[in-house]
Amino acid sequence: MGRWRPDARERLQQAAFELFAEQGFAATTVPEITTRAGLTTRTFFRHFADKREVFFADEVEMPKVVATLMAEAPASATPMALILEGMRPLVETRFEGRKEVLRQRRELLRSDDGLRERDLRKRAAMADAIREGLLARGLDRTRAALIAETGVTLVYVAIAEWLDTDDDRRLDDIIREAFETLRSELGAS
Amino acid sequence: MGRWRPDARERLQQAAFELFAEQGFAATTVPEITTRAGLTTRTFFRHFADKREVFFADEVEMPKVVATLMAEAPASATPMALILEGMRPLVETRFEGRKEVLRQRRELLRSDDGLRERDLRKRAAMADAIREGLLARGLDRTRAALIAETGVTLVYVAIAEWLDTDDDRRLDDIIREAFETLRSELGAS
DNA sequence: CTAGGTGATGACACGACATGTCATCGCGTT
DNA sequence: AACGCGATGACATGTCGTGTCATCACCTAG
Repeated sequence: MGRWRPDARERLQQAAFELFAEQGFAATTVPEITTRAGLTTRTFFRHFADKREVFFADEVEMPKVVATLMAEAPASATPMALILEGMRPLVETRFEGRKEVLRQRRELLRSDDGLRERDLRKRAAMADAIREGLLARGLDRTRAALIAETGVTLVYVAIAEWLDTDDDRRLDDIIREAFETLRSELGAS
Repeated sequence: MGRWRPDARERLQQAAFELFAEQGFAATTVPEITTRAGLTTRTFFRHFADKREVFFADEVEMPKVVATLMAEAPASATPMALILEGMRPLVETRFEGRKEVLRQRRELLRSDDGLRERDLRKRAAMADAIREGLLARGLDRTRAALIAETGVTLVYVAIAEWLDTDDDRRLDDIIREAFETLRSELGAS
């Protein structure tokens, strides 16, 4: 058994998700994960800051991706349009067509307070990345924060709606519907 | 030394904040807190679910307060107005005039990832309470979620702005300014 | 071809967090 | 005075997360 088998991180992630699915997040211990992956506990914590992080391993680069897309995008009509445009590729590649997988993921998320909490942090990280992007475009602090948070809210609320319903509306359309709903609700003039 | 001295929870909270101020959140252990309060470690966890919770002990009932205020309020012009109206007493009693204390609190919050994460959960709990209130008023799921989240965002962004600046604008006014900013920002499309 | 150098992993120890369980005590009720 | 209830103490335990040093594979220089 070769020490040094490659892809330690991926093996850990794989083993973790198998165990989470089999017995839940809380009931799965880190030693269980590392045993299945053929590694040691210490190595797990070299690849993931804590047990929760492995759950979000696939999504770590999402904030950077959005930030890059926003930075490269041409000047949009409005900051909010810029955000929604920057989100579109992510929505397309990571959400659309994966509804069932994402529903399973949400079930796991709902089963554990710690995971829910970490999910909020990931959401905040996304908002931060967007806020930085808006600051770089010259928006003032408060405006940038406001729009970034609102943009992320739109996407998350839309995702919830999308996962809750069984029709085949596209997530992208639901996001835009949410935008229109909020607009009219605020009485934007 | 009487077992049974009253106010165990308050003593724990007091001791905890003293120690957090003296040596930071992470460097403070639960046994340290309980020793100073004249109690045992086990008792700490009977009063607070975990070490982070004691930090937010003063704010646990805030979501319920807002929910009650919203439930008792007469029908407002708009749901968002209802939220901001429901927030006003809280803003008045827990924020206005306490800027320095709240700045200190924010410093502690910034010093620890775990605390920041828990703060996000408290924020989410507030949004949930508001969302329930809106649902009870007959709004549909998505609309209620959208407006509740946006309302909480307005308040939090405004608080940040308020704490960042040294002028003597009232927080309530900053919240309304933020509302107008968002309104115009979404409307301009 | 061999001697380092580098980087990832193993092995071990350890402190803190969090929880289960049962005993103990203060206090009010009857 | 006996009893019950609720809060606390005392003890044990499991998991998490980190510090530290040794070990091994691979690469590169000479």
